[in-house]
Amino acid sequence: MSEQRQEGITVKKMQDFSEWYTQIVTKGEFADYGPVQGTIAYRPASYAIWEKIQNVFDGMIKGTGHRNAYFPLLIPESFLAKEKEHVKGFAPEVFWVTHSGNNELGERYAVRPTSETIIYSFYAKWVRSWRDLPLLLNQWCNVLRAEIKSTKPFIRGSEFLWQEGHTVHASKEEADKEVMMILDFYTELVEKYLALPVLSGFKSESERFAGALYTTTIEMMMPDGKALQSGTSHNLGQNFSKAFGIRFMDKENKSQLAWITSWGMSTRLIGAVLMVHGDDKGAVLPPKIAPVQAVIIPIYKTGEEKEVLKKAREIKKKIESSGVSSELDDRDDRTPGWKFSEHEMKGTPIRIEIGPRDVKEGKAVIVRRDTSEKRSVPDSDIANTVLSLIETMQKDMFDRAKANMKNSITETNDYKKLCEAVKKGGFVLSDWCGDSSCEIKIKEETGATNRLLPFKDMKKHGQCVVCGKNAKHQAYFARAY
RNA sequence: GGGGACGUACGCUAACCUGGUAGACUACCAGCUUUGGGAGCUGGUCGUCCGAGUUCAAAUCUCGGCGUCCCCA
Repeated sequence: MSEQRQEGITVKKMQDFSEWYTQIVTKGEFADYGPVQGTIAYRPASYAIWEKIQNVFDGMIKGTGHRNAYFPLLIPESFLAKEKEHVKGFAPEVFWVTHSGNNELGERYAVRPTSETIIYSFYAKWVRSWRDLPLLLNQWCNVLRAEIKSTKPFIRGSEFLWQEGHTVHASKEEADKEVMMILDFYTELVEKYLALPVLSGFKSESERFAGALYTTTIEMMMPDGKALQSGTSHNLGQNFSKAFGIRFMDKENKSQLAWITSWGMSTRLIGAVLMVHGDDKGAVLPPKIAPVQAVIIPIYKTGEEKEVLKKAREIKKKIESSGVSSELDDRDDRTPGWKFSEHEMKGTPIRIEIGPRDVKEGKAVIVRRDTSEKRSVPDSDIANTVLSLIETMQKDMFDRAKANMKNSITETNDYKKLCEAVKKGGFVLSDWCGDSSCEIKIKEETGATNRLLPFKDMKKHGQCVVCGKNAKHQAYFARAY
């Protein structure tokens, strides 16, 4: 281990959230700023979380017949331009490759901001018959989007890591099912593993994916009152099939345009975990996705190290055999207090302290990161205690986050109250007529956008919060990242 | 889209106004010592974003460039 020494977190989460987040990210060694604006190094502490997320999600999609693949990074400009809405939506944030070596290219290449166009150019070749369907592929990759304003590590950057699934189906109904199934996977991943509660629903017309028939989304609430879009699943209809010529012969020997879905979630989720669960001492990682669930810190004076380390190794073996990932922090150039602080910044869920006292008494001190609750446990109970703490912490973290999200929601059909609530931060749940002019007015006057139209719509609507006409939907408004 | 702050060692910062030996803390390296909440002592290594101008002399003044961060919409 060769971590640099760092100072602790010097600001309080609720006093200067932005500075707090920067310190959490850099001092917890999750990321470091790159030389180009909006780029970061994903350091091992954050990349390991990403690998956990990948494992969980891969399990879900592979279990339902999807396979992973990889497509080219560079997209010819002419490909990107084939679907009109799509290119209009993405063109402003594309990085262009204009040279190969010293020679200017005849046609410039886009560095993928998303891969619909390049992938569907292949699909046009691969899909011929109804027997080729459904085609269910996913790729894990990086994408680049030119972000000039307000970048934040993990939350918004010029380059990020994500997965993008692209599936082809014979009918709209099948595509609809796929879209909803994936959104359910996202919800399960985020709520069960990351302990982050979400709202789910449809995007309004103005917020949906460029080129999609409709977009579904999961959204969450950050502690500074801003919403965070955390995963989207789109039914692209036949728009891209038309543009790229993805057709198949059906069972009646008729040529049909295919139905396509795409869906993605990104390393943004790491940012959400840090923001929502972190506290004044540093990050707090949900046990289910923490790369190291328990850290063992030996405490000894010169001459005592042998028996203390022996016991520490035994305990490490014991809890690992019950399925807990652990680390023995046996560096002898750091004091115990220093190690406590460091692991608190990094968010390790459970700390086990073992000193001469514990050796003598046949016990160990176990501390949970989220509440700082400390208990002295007999050796025979250590493994069980750690296991049950993992479950309890995971549940408690979700429950706390869920309560916070619920508290952040203001329900009103009064425009003035909507404005006040937006200013304060959080979601505002209102009835909405469905006209984009009312969305625009809210955005211009408050900065809030329409985050989603909830699946669990009440169906009995009152008057639109803006224009007073009969409402067609419920909608959650909020300022967003 | 609008506004603000800034660029000196890994990091944070002083010297800048009033041009003249780049200094502190932290980190890093070596040794001694210490260890139940970021310990101490001694010694050591590393720095003025880029370009032009003014000047005997530029971290400092002028101009240009590049880049970063924050806030608001």
